[in-house]
Amino acid sequence: MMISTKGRYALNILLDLSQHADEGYISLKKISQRQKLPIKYLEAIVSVLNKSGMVESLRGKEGGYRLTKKPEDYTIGSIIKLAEGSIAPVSCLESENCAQACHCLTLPLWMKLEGLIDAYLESVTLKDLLEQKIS
Amino acid sequence: MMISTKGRYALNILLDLSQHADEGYISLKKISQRQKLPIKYLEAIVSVLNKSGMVESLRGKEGGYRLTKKPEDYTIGSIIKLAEGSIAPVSCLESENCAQACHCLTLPLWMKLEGLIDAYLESVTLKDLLEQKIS
DNA sequence: TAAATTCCTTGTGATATAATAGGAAATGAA
DNA sequence: TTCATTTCCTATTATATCACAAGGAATTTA
Repeated sequence: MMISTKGRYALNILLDLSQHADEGYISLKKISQRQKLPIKYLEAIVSVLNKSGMVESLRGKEGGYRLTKKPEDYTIGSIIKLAEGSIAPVSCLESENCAQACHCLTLPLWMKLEGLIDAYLESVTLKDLLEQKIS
Repeated sequence: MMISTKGRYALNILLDLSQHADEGYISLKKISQRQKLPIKYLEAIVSVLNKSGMVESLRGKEGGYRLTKKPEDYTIGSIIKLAEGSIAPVSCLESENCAQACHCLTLPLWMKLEGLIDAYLESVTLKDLLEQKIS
């Protein structure tokens, strides 16, 4: 599995915030209820989105989160990469460089596969999902 | 990670068998040494390849494994799907059907992504890898 | 002041990954 | 026939990741 609940829930959070963008700050409690996802887990996920500037937060009563950009300015690729850390389909494409990399028959395959996945996910935005504009 | 060592090692085994197809049955010991992979782990992986008919085996001295088809008749997709069980990039695409599937904004995205990955991996064969014909 | 909320650190059970261990059965060569 | 070699089969284990849960501090508005 390349995309776990971290990436999927991050997407759910941002889609929920998009759909309620006119209601000011939205609390995790509301998102948790609407999306039927555990609030304590969402806390950990939204923390990453917040630190990267994808959302902004307000503490205290009437607090919550809201988008910092328009839905069309969030690519699915950027969201997944942030929440998951990477979209590499195989571990040899990540940080630690494989010892046999220079004479590996399969490395070009994995690189092309990752490029394909990246290109597709970068071509789709939150707005496309909201408008159901997938194929 | 969508593709673990199971799929990668399965590919390594079949590539090694392809490169030594003229030497009769090849033992796991030799593959293990050449590819620098743990023999006991390779045993488990080749067992699946054997049961599905991708390779055939001979026990005893001078025994080992060999391909049942020509390298161009093995798609990378078929190998990975067999060794990994699936190439689904998200769990909601596998067996258990998601409860919210019917009104999920992201399902079409995952389906298209899986289709993309599948189409690419099915378009490449062992022969392509051996001849370094990637992009 | 009180309620609601984010923010922060830590723990935890389940599952998957990546093997290892030990031996039974089969096979060809000496 | 015997023996070394190899596949085949059933466990067991160690480590990491996933998917949360617990508890409380800090902040903000009503």
